[in-house]
Amino acid sequence: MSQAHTKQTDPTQERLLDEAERLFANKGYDAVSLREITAAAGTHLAAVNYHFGSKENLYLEVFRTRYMERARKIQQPLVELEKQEHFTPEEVVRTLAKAFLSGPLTDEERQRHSQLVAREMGQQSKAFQVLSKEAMVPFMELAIRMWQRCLPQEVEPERLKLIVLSIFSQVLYFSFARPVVSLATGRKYDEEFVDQIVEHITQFTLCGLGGGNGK
Amino acid sequence: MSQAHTKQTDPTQERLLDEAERLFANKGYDAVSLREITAAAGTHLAAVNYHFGSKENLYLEVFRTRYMERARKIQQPLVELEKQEHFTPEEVVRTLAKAFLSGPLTDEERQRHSQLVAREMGQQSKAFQVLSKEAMVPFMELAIRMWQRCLPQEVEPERLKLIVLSIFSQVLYFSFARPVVSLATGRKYDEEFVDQIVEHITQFTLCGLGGGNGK
DNA sequence: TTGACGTACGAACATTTGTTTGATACAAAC
DNA sequence: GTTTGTATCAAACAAATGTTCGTACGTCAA
Repeated sequence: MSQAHTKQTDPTQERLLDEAERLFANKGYDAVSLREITAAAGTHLAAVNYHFGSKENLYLEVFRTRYMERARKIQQPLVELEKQEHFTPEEVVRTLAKAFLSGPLTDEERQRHSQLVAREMGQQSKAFQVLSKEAMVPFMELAIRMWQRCLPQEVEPERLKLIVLSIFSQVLYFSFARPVVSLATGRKYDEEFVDQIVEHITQFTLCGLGGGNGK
Repeated sequence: MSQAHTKQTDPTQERLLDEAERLFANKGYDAVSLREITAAAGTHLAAVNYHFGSKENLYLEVFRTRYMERARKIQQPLVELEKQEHFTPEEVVRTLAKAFLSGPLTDEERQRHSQLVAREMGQQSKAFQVLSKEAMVPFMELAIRMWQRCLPQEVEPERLKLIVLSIFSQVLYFSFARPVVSLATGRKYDEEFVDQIVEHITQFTLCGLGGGNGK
């Protein structure tokens, strides 16, 4: 019979979560078989149902642990910035963009992260609730809170929300749709190009924040 | 033996393409079975392999016909605008955003379209080539061409490409990530909200286009 | 009528899927 | 030493998958 989640770190569980996340992110939930995952994790098929009960539970656990752990890492730079006395809108945007595109994670982790999000947005399984309620919504609220503190003039929350969504859309797109971006620009995703993207998003957003009708 | 694509419109083929597209868009390639598709199309299992040869070929044919047909419809308003003597940057952006978000398609068609794109961007099957080479790249080139014609000052193509990608990211996101957007804003996707989104993207982009560092 | 051909359909195919079972090894507790 | 509980593993399970085969129905030409 399957055991409830031991808060301890079982090495087999860890390996299963690692490989499961990697494969789920790369190929999607339905395209990955438990045999593929367990083979990659160097264990046997029944281990999944022993440790997690089912394939779906393994998928959910990937979000509850691996995904959320990284989501917190991504938020961290912005949380730090909020503790400071003063900060500019430019700092907020750049910190946010950097956190996603060149932040504390490795490049592979970043790709996994955005792939998991993007897949879940189109799929809407139970993991979507974890993702939205525990990661996206709090992050959005944090960003909005910070802008309301540092923006020179008052901005209605309606518009602020749309702006935050526009930023998220860019960050997610430039990180998820790499093939399209590379194809369109002819650029590889090296450090220089990523810095350029961060700078582009920052400038692009700052202007959108500042002005009303800039025709 | 399977027959090559008859250019004629076979009613069974048509129904299969319709239902296949709907289900592929909603659930993803791997999550849909041929039995599900054929049942929805009111025919038998073997029909797919008879008319299209394989499941993968059916999927590709969805992109080659249904998808591309709509992609052309979406591009149409912008193509029309290009024929005119004069147009403003604002018109270009608004036309582009409108084409995707409230354009000539029905709401259901729009959702299918963006879902297919988003799935393919993360999946990268053979359909991605059709999608990028025949739909996205030409569309991007059209947009860039138009901006270079109507922008007051010269803008380097590098930056222009990034700007176009930023627009695409927003358009795709607001159309694909509806659950997130609704959850974040508390708004339903009614006509009023969509108009608001179009207006938001237009203004957001125009400012990003116009200014350098607008701190 | 006969033959040929394109289409439709049911049944079966071999794989692959997630899940379950039963047995084994190992460690700690009594 | 015995017991108890946990982790590991191979084997088998039923269900679902994409694909193939054989056949029947129709239409048009000879």
